[in-house]
Amino acid sequence: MDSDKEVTIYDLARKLNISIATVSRALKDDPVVSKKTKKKIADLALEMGYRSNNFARNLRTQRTNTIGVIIPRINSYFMSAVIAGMENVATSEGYNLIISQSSESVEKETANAVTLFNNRVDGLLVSLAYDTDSLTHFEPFIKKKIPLTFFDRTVDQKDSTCIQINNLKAAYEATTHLISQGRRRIVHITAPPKRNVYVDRLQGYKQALADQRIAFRQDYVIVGNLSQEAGADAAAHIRQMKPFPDAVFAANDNCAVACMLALKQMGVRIPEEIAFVGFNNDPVSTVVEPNLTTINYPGYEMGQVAARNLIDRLGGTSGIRPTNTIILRSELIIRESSIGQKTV
Amino acid sequence: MDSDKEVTIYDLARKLNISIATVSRALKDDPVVSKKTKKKIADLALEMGYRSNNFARNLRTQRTNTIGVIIPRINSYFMSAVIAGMENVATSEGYNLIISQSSESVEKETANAVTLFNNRVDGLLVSLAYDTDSLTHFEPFIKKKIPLTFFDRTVDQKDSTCIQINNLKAAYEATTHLISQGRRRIVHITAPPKRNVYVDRLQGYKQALADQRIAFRQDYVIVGNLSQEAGADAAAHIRQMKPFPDAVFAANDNCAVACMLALKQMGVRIPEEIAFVGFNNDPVSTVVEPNLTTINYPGYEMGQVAARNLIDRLGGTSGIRPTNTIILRSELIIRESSIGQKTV
DNA sequence: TTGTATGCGTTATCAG
DNA sequence: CTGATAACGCATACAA
Repeated sequence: MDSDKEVTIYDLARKLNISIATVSRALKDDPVVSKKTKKKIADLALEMGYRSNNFARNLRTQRTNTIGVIIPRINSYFMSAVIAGMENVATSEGYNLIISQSSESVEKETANAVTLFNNRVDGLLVSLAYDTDSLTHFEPFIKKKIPLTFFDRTVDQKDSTCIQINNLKAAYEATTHLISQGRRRIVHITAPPKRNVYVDRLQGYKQALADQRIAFRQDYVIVGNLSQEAGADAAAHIRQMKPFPDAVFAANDNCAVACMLALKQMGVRIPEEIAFVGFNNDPVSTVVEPNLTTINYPGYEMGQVAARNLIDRLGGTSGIRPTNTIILRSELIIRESSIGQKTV
Repeated sequence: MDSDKEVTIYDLARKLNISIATVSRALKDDPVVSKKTKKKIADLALEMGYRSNNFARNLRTQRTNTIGVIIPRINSYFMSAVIAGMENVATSEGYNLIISQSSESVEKETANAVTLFNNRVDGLLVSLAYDTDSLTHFEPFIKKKIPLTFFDRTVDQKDSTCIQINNLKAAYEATTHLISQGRRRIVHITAPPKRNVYVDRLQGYKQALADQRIAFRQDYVIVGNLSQEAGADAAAHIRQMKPFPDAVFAANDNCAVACMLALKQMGVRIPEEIAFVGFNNDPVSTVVEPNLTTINYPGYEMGQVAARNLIDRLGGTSGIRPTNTIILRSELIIRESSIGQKTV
């Protein structure tokens, strides 16, 4: 017996003396086929080790059951949680995920888009690269009505859904919290305001200041790439500022932690001299001392919601109109890094 | 102009009054086609926005240019680095990755294997779930000669490659380092010895003790699931041990850090009273105070090597015989958590 | 409820 | 160097 040969519906049909059409329908659980023949076919399929050929089916149906994902980079705690969430629902719905990294470069993002387009993904989930400003590389998808969903780093775009948190509100809460602790000279560490997440956080920061009648100062905004190095650089910069700031609100935990460590190194006491709030609730926030106050950012859930929404749109089941935005809940988690009045 | 219709080789052929065979060959850059016609075809393809149909090609060639990946979970720093490395080489070689998580369960691992098998992946990259002991779910791949590569959590298996580090040596170095700092009562926190990584680390730990004529004590081996909770539990346990241990070698940084934090909470001084060495060089190891001595574990590189090796085998280019094992370099990184003699 | 026939877009085998 | 043609395995319109 040649177990190396794939068994096809032809084999099943021949063996049962029926047509391949019936076999095909039975395998799809088409209600038009009688229960009896269905059972016969299912049994034989199992026995002969039949597995359906996705290419043939895809070629026929023009669908792939595959979802493309483009993200800046996968190796951050947040992103890997997002991917885990997507994988979770995609797998359970019979979809596969093809994941590609833009490495924060528009060029790579464009190349990835082309690849995924050529792979005929049924839908696309995107978190934009840092400096992407044109969206022309997604136009082929839009033209072909391939559903496109942005998550986290989103952009307003007709015909596409956005999954995100309310960054403005989160930043507003973070800043207001610092003010409530008596802090007035609050520095904001962030990335250049090219992406919604940074624009909105800056906006929330500004609004909180304004609502408490604290003047916004442009020199209190430290712009970098939010890396650990950027955090250390920010620390060096902060050290020289006069008067010395009494709080920092960073747009990302990693950067906040690096900044904290560098300042501690210089002998600055946290939170006594300067309080800290980060963003993301990364695991490091509970390891650094003092533990970092931060915004809890539901990565896993965001991945699940993004995948679920896209799949619903693919099935045409979605009640949500394509152009909508889904806002996930986020919350301020207060830890020691920001508690208590200034003591210096 | 109906831009919604896909353009096929038929369209190109008709327009140029040549056969689809020639078009197909030209597109594949077959040397048998003349340079001139090749150029003509390439130009027209570009102009008409032709893109090749992978299903049709796959159906014909019985290949998918897709690699399946099964991992315990994606959302750890190490694993996401591995995936990033794989994505890097896979994309650059024209392969796609389908990633699935076993969530440390054999059942899900089996289900994932079935799915990937049905998706006709060209090859499979696997890091085994925690309690997998039978490999029957991979037999369909082996039977069909679909290359199978294990990485990190590997298993000896005829016809499949393993990519890993020398866990025994790394653990030996870690333990020897602790001993060189004057530590004698060294606790080892690990997972049940079902997977090579834990077996080998335990072995290295034992061997280092033996070589320094320190008696191995079974009650110094704390077994758990290496989670943060397990780390805290271990701390509670350690606290009660008499005499109090003077060092901990944990099989994973996350767990080590949680244990350190819990002990510090109890007022135990590190490294004065008890020294720590972890495993993985996770980012938290440079955030915890004191910074954690650890084994640098090349995740990104491991992903690259695994993908490269698999792709080479797919192309039949590999000089490496299928049954071989590739050992990546790892190294002990000494930080403050393990330096200095005991002072209590 | 079942069967027949066709096409999905390629690649590969021949024959020129 | 090029062309005609036959698969690849499945889904479906149409017929029975």
